[in-house]
Amino acid sequence: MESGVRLSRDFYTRDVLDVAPELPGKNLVIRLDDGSIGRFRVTEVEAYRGSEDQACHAFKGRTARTEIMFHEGGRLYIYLIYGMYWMLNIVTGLENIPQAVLVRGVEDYQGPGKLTKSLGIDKSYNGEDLVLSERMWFEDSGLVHPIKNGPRIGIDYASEYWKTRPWRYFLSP
DNA sequence: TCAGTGATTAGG
DNA sequence: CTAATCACTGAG
Repeated sequence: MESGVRLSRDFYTRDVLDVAPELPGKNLVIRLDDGSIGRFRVTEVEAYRGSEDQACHAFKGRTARTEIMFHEGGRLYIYLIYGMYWMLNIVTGLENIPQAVLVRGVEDYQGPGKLTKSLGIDKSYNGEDLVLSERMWFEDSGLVHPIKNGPRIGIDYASEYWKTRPWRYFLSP
């Protein structure tokens, strides 16, 4: 896969609803265990928006786990779910406004738990700065990809309103 | 359909 | 300290 231009701070510090729809089609770039650089086209993401969004972890306030979401955009938020799967999230927005984008799939690895397991992404990436990191970042491929959107997955605990926000964005097949 | 698996969190 | 919860996955 061809390389592109690394996304800068300005890309991430916008509102999550502006950032998330632009992520499908961008490349996730990561230094793999064998030292090689892997490039994977992002295929599916979800937006989690601030302290009002019942489905957002920061809904319950600032805790040790959600602290990074309150940071300025461009960092990674990594957490373990069901004791087995690391979830890869990109913090967006301005400082003190907790937002993040869950990366649910990249080309070749569909599913938020499967992609982190396949690429070796774990807790050590929590807080990683995507603007400065030498082992992981995102880049603009220069290509334009049509996307579609729909409701988020796995948030049955939220009210009907928040459950139905169409904040999942994916490449149009 | 349903169990696995352990960090995180609120509550006593 | 305890116990409930969980932005998931794969086996049956």
